[in-house]
Amino acid sequence: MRLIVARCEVTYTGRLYAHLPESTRLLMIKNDGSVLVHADAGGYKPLNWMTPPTVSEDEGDILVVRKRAGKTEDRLEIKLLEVLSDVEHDMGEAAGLEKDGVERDLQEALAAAPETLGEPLRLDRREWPTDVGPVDLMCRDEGDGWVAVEIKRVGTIDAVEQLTRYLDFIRLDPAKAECRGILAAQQFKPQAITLAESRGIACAVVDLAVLRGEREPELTLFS
Amino acid sequence: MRLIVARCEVTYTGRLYAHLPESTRLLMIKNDGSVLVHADAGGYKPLNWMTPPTVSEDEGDILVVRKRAGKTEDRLEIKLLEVLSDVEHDMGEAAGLEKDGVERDLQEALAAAPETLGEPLRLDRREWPTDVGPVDLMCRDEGDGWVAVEIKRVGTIDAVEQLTRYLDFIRLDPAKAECRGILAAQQFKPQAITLAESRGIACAVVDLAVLRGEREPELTLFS
DNA sequence: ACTTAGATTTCGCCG
DNA sequence: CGGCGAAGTCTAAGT
Repeated sequence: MRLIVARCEVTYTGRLYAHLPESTRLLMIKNDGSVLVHADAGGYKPLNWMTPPTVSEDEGDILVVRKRAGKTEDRLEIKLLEVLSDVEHDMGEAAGLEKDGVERDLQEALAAAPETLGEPLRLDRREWPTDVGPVDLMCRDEGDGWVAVEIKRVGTIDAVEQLTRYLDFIRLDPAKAECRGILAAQQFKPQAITLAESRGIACAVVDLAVLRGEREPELTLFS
Repeated sequence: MRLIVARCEVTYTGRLYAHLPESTRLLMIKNDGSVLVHADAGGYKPLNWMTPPTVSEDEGDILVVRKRAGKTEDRLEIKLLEVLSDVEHDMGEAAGLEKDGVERDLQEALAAAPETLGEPLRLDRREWPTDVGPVDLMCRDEGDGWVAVEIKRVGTIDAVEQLTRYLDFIRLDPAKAECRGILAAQQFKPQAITLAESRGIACAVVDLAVLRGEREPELTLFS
């Protein structure tokens, strides 16, 4: 990885046009061809960047990074006015990132313990297919009634709309005309709860630690 | 900005749990409190990060970055196993980024010259409000008929759905029952054109340079 | 290669 | 502060 701290001026042309006036910034040139321009504020996001694959030309006072993007070309032009530092670091092999707690993890945990949704449910199938996409969990309740469960990290209006679309299709089958819907999420937007209730869809707050039995249940169930 | 290159191990707990095994990476600590962990590949996105406001504790071999996130706390823990470099750079004042060519710029240009959509349109209002959101441009055609224009950088199925929702509401008013729809975009997905045609919505390819009279019109208009 | 859906999405605007 | 929509969204997975 090459790290350059320099007073510079940056121009990007491609999907749009963007220009950075003269200022001191960090230029990060990664081994895979990525180029990032960072300021000393504004966290997370680079001011300008180019993702691989790229072709770079270093002409000393101007650094040009180019990339094929369909018929046109993306171009990042960095004019170096004063280089304050320019170092190279060998970082060796990259070690992978492990994540836990994304939507898929929630789905796995709920599939293993659907009863944590607040009633004695049994899992029928994960990713139960409909014409408008797969339902995350299809379950049966105590009376063998069908229950469709949609799982999100954050429960939004969109999630309610999605589950509604699924239910509309599921209920076309007379055997499932009484299918209920549960929206399970770690966090809910107030309006999503309101909309869900108005449609007879239950909202269940889930907690990954509780699901896995690592913590005491403190279940909140709306509607 | 403080730049540390180090063999390190990173753990994030907050909205999810994430762990980075031992490897050499770049730690970027910005003046505004942002902390980013970058590998030498994987462009654009940091492996781990924390956006301001944050509180940092540097205990020499362990760097802990914390952040209030509602009732819980986000925590980034960086265990430094071997520091290869640790430098500080003063970047002074940040100069702002200027962008051109985003959706808003397209809307402005089209509002100034709606006739470039392929027929003699006059602008009635920008951001014309409906119950389901604002229509980008509301225009009148030669015969004073209403024309709703939705503008996107990329014309997708979603954009057609959005304009359809608008039209459904607009046409509830008997005076606008014949309102037409035009989807304007710099680029179209084939399926979006098909769907739009099936709904009697016209698709117009627009070019910012042409709109501004900087280049010759080479208008493509799909039914 | 293209499409779809998730993301610690982030970010900005407006109410 | 919450909701909504755009983003050079990016990214990974499925087809």
